[in-house]
Amino acid sequence: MALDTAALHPRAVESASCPSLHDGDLFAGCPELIGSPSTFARDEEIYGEDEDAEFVYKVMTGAVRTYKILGDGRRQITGFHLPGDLFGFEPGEVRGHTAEAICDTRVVVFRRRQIERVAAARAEVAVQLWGLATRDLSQAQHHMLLLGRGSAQERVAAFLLAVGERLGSTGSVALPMTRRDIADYLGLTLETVSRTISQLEGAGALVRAGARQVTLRRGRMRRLTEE
Amino acid sequence: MALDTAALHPRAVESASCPSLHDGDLFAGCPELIGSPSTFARDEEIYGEDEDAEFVYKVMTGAVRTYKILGDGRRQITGFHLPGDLFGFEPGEVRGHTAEAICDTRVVVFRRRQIERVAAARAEVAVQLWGLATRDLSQAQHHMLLLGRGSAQERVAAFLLAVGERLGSTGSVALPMTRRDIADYLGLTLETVSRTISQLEGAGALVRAGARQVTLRRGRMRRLTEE
DNA sequence: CGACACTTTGAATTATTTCAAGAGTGGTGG
DNA sequence: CCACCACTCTTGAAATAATTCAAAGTGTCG
Repeated sequence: MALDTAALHPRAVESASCPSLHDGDLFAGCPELIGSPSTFARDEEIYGEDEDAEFVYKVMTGAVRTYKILGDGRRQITGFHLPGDLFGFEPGEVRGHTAEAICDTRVVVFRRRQIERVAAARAEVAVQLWGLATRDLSQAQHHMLLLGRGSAQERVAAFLLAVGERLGSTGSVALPMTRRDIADYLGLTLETVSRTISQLEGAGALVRAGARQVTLRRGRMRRLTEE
Repeated sequence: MALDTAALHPRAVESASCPSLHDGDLFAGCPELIGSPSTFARDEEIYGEDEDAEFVYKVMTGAVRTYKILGDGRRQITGFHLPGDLFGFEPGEVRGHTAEAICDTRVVVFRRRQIERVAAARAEVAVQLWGLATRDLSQAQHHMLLLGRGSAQERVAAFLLAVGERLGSTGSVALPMTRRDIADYLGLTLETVSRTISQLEGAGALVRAGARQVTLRRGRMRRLTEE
């Protein structure tokens, strides 16, 4: 389900992120769907573009990036996948993305065919998968707004708020990804991300404690994106 | 299902756009799902952000834009919907977008609850809806690549090729949308879109016959996006 | 402790935007 | 049928946000 960067508020109230079931529990009621645990080291590839799309993954611990690459090396990260998220669904038989572990990561692996078989047999499972895809789509559309119309500051602020929402039980967030990863997710350069974080710190919207550890002042941060 | 801007080639061969069933036929085998025809005039609103998401629509003729708006008026069009496309699915009960007819448009309207009821009862319908959402998501991710990493020229070229694919049986394409619509879809300004189209014409990648009528030289156009 | 990878900051460059005029185009009514 | 009006589109010149190139700083791990 990836990151919901719903922090750049479209006009009015944003739809509060789904209160109940997190992707994860989806296969709980399916004893016929058993995933095998697997681990990937930092920067290890989980699957590559153009490979056969045989598996679907659920993140248990760690973090995953999925991205597309252009011929000259430009990279667009289309999603960060954090604990609880499912990733690896494709419309065809072939991977449209590459997936890599951002840090040491534990996942559970499901056979795509198996999921499809269960979905074809049990409507309520298919409906849930539909809902999952629809939510992912909705987030993707929100990210389009950010990429197409957000300033660097809005993009970075929205990103930090979204990660904070997912990873920061307290105010403090440990970012698993590098500046380059963030940049490639937000359609910026790593220098711009770095500069923007410095500005945000200057504006009192966050405090850095080492590059990967930030404490958010959510109120001020939001105010910066809203005007 | 909207536009597939798969023209900015990620590394290798792009997945040839789904050969068989176009969204449309989805409800053909569902006599219990009857849609009512309806028409909308140019620029008429079909639904608005924050409204109750009661209906789903299928475009018969014309074209529709769905978009999000920021407080200060910046607009991001997340999809153009052309004949055959279904639009209006939402993850929650509330609209996250506004939808408007781009030109005089005929649609068929379905009750969302009715679709959900059928999906809950018939797994094969739910699976198809899942597939539809997954394809839309995949396209959205491709559009992210364009928005995050494409130059103005790449964005416009990819857009024109995609529209041409959908609307141009011949080489000639009649664009239903304005330069501003295109700009808001591609994350550019209308001036940049106009200038870029002029450049593309200068490079021999297209010929204009009035602003809304272009003839594509697909080969040259593609070559421009690939380097 | 030193090496390496990542991050920050600075200065110059550039793609795109912004602001500002014109030039087409299409529709309506005299 | 033509003229005019409104709207869209094109083009130009100046401004700007972000990028690129470059160097120094920070932290981490053997």
